Amino acid sequence: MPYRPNEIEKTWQAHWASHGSYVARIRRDQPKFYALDMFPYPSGKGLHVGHPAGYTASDVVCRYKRARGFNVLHPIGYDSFGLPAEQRAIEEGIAPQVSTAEAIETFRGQLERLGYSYDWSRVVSTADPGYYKWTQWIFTKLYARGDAYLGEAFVNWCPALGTVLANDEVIDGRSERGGHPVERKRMQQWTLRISSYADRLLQGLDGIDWPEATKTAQREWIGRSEGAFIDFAIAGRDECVTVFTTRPDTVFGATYLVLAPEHALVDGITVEGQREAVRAYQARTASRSERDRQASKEKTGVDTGARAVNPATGEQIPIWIADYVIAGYGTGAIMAVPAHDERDWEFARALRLPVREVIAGGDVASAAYTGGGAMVHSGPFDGTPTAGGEAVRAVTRWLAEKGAGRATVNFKLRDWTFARQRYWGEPIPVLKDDAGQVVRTLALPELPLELPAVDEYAPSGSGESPLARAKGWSTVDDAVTGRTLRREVDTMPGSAGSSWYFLRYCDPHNDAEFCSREASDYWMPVDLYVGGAEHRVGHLLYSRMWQKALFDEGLVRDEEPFAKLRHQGMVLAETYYTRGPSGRFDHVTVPEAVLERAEKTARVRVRGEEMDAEVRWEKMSKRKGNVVNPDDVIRTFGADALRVYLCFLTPLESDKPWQTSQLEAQFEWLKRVWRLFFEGDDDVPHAVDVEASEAELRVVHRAIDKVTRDLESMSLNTAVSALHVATRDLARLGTRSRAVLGAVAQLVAPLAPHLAEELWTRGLGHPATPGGIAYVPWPVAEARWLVDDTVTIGVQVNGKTCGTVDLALDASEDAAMEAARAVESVARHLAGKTVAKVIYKAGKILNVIAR
RNA sequence: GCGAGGAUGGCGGAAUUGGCAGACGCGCCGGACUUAGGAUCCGGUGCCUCACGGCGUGCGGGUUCAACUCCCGCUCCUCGCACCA
Repeated sequence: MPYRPNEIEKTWQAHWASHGSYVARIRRDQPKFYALDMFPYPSGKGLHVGHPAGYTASDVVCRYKRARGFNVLHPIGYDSFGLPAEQRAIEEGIAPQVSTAEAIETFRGQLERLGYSYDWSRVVSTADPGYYKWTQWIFTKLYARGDAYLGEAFVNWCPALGTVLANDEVIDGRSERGGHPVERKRMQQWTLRISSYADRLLQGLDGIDWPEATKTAQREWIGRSEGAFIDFAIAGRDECVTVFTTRPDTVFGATYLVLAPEHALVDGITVEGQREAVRAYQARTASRSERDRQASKEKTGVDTGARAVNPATGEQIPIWIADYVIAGYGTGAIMAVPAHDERDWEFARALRLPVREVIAGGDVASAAYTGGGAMVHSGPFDGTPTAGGEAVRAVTRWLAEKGAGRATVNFKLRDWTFARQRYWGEPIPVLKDDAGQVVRTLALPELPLELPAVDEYAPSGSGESPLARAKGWSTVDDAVTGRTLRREVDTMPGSAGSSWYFLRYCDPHNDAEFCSREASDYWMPVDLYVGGAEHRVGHLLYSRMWQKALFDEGLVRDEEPFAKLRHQGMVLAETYYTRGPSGRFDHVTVPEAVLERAEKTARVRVRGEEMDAEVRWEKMSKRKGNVVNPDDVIRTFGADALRVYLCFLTPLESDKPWQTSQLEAQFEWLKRVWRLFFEGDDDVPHAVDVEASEAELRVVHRAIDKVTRDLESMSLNTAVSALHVATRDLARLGTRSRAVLGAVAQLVAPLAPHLAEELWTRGLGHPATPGGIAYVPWPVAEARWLVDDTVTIGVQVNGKTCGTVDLALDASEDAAMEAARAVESVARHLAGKTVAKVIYKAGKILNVIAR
C-alpha cells in the first residue's frame, strides 16, 4: 500500500492521546525545556494555516528536545475573552460562553489533527472561571502594590452608538460599524502603573535572547530620555510652569513656552482678552482625531497672554498653547528653543516669535541647528562646549542651585488602561461606594467573581459596561463592611489573561495558588517562545511587567518570563482585486475562475462576468477570501506534509507565500521516504540486519550532523533539504540497513511524526512504546563519516575559477599543482604564462597567480 | 522624518562566516517506463555564446591571491514608530 497519511495519522494521534505520550511531569533528574506557543483566540471561523506556521516550528523543536533527553513542557490553551464572541452575542444573542466553548472544540480538533505534541492535560482557557479567578487575584495584588489605580484616560466615545469603542473598532475617526463619528472622551478608568517598571523593562532586555528588532521596538516604546525639569515662574502669579527638556543647555534660548491645549494651567493663566481664542483652539483640538492631528504637522497655536520668567535670563516670555505639544508626555509643557529645535523653529517662524542662537555652529536664521558647538549668549556659560554632555550637566546643576530645575529621566511609556466597557472579559474584583471610591478588593475566598448572566450584551447607552444592567449582580450587601456597595462594572482587557498564562501552564490544576513556586521554579523561564511579531510591544511587554510584579511579591523566582523568543512569518496568499467604483483596483474578490494569469495581473470571472484583476500577496484573512483551511490540506496530503511544507518553504521568521505546488512536493518527498522503508502493495519492510556500507554511513551521518545543527538553530528549511538529499542518496544506494533506516526515521520524526512512528514500528519492527519515537535517543553523528578522504576543490588562475580537481584531503601543494595542470581548462589558462605564486589551502582552494 | 531589517536565477531560498555562488524545492525543457496516470524514475535548466570563452549576488568605489560575505558612499524595498521636547 502506498503512503496513506489519513490512516496512520489518526492511529498515532489516538496512541499519543491514550498513552499520554506528551504529558509533562516534574523530573529533577532531567534538564527541562519549556516551549511556549502564543495561544490562539478561538474564533468561530476555526484555525487557518497561519497558526500552524509557528506551532509547527515549536513542535519540531519539542520533539527533537525530547529525543535529546529533555523533559519538555509544551502546553496550549485559549485566549478566549475577546470581541468577536461579544459581537456575536450582541447581534445574535448567543451567550459568549456558549459560542466560545464551541469554537474551542473546533480548535482543539484542528490542533490535534496537526499532530502537535501538546500536553493536553494542561489546557487553560482565560474565560474559564477557574482560570480568571487567578487573573482577578493577581489584579488584587497589583492593586495592593499600588500598581492598579483609577485614573483618567481618554477613550473612544461614540455618541451615536452610546458606547466606548476599542481602538480597532475605530477607523478613520469613525466607528467601524455604522460609520458614526468618534470623540476622545475622558473617563475614569482602571489603569496599571506599567510606567513605574519602565527602567526595569528596559534593563531586562539586555539579558534575553530575543530578535533584536523586537528589543529595539520595546526600547523605543519605553522611550527613556534623560533631561531636566525646569520651572518657569508665571509673571504675576504664585504658580510656575514646569517643563521637561532634554536640552537644558539651551535654556538661554527659550523665547516662549508652549503648553498642550489640555494642560491644567491653561484656564487659570489665560488673560481675559485671549480667553475666547484659547477656548476655540481647545475645542478645535478636542474635536480633531488623533489621526487628523498626525496627518497635518502644520504649526498652529494661540497666545494665552500670560507671561513666564525664563529662570536663566530673567526675561519675560509668552506662554502659548499649541497642539504640537502632547499632553501625555513629560509635563505637557515645553520651553521652546526655536534656534535649536526643528519643531519650535517652525512654530516660531509660523507665528513670528523670536529666535535666539545659544549654540554656535549653525545658521539659525534659515534652519534650526540641532548639532553641537560652544554655548553663546548664555551668560556665565559662554564658551562651554556641548560635546560630552558637559554643558547639560553644568546648566542643570546651576538651575538646581537656583531652585529652578532638577535632572530627571522621562519615559514615553504610558500607563496601561486596564478596563473595557464590555461584557466579555474578567470582572474587576473591586467594590466601590456610591461616590465611585474603591472600598475594597475581593479576597481570595470571594473569587472568582463570575460574570453574571445577562439578557442583553449591548452597551448600556450611557457608556457603561453591559454589566451595569445586571442590577442583582452589581449591587452588593457587603458582609465584610456591612455596607451596600457597587461592583465595578468594567471588565479587564483581552491582554489580562494572556499576561500570565505561561505561569498557569506550569501548575494548571492548582486550586490553592495561581501557580506553586515549586512548579514555576522548575519550569520557568520559558526556553522558547514562538509567536507573531505583532505582539512585540503589547502582550510581550505586559507579560514582562506582570512577571516583575509577581517577582517583587516573591511569587516567582525569575524576573524575565521568556528567555528566548522567535517570531514566525505570516502566511501570505494571493488576493484578487478588481476595479471598484473609483476605477482603481481596490475591491477584494474571490473569482470563480482565473482565465489568464500574469505576474501581477489576471483575467478573472466573477459572477459570470469577465474582468481584469490585480493580484497581490497578502496576509491570509477571511475578509480577503484567501484563507486556506488546514483541515482541507490535511484531508488531501496529511498533517505531516503540511508540517514539512511549512518548515521548508522559508526560514521561520520570513513570510510564507502559500504555494500548493510546494506542498505537493513535500507530500511527494514523504512518499519517497515511505518507499525507502516499504516495498510493494503489501508493505514488505526493506530493513534487514546487515552492516551498512561506508557510502550509506557517510550519507546518514552527514544527515544526522546537518539536521542536528539545523534544528538547534531552528533552521528548519535547511534541515528538510538535508533530509531530501539523504533520502535521494539512500534510495540510490538501495539501503536496507536497519540501523541506517532507523536513524532516518528518527531524523524525520520531529517534522513528520506520524510517518516516523509508522516507519519505526511497522517498518523497522521496533515495539510501539507509550512515548513513541519521540523518546528514542537522538542519533549521534560520528565524525569519521563526516570527512571525505578526497575533496573536490576549485582551481583558480589569477583569482578566477577555471576548473576543479579531486584531491586527497591532505594532498601537498605540489600534488595539487600537478593535478591542476592535468585539467585541460586550467592548462589552457596557464599556457604561455609563468607561475608567480601559488596559494593553496588544503581542502579549500588552489589559486595560481601566473603572468 | 526617525528606527530596524532586507536586496542572490522565472519563483521560494542555500552558502560551514573570506575559499568551486545558486544546495534543496517549485516552475520550465527533454527522456525512460506505461493501455492509462495526479504510479514511478532519469537528465537538463543563472545570463550571453554554435563553440572557445565571457559576464554574473541592487548600484559605485575600496581592501585581498580570493568578496554574496569585510570597509566607504549611494539606490530601492519591507516593517515598525511617527510633532515624545
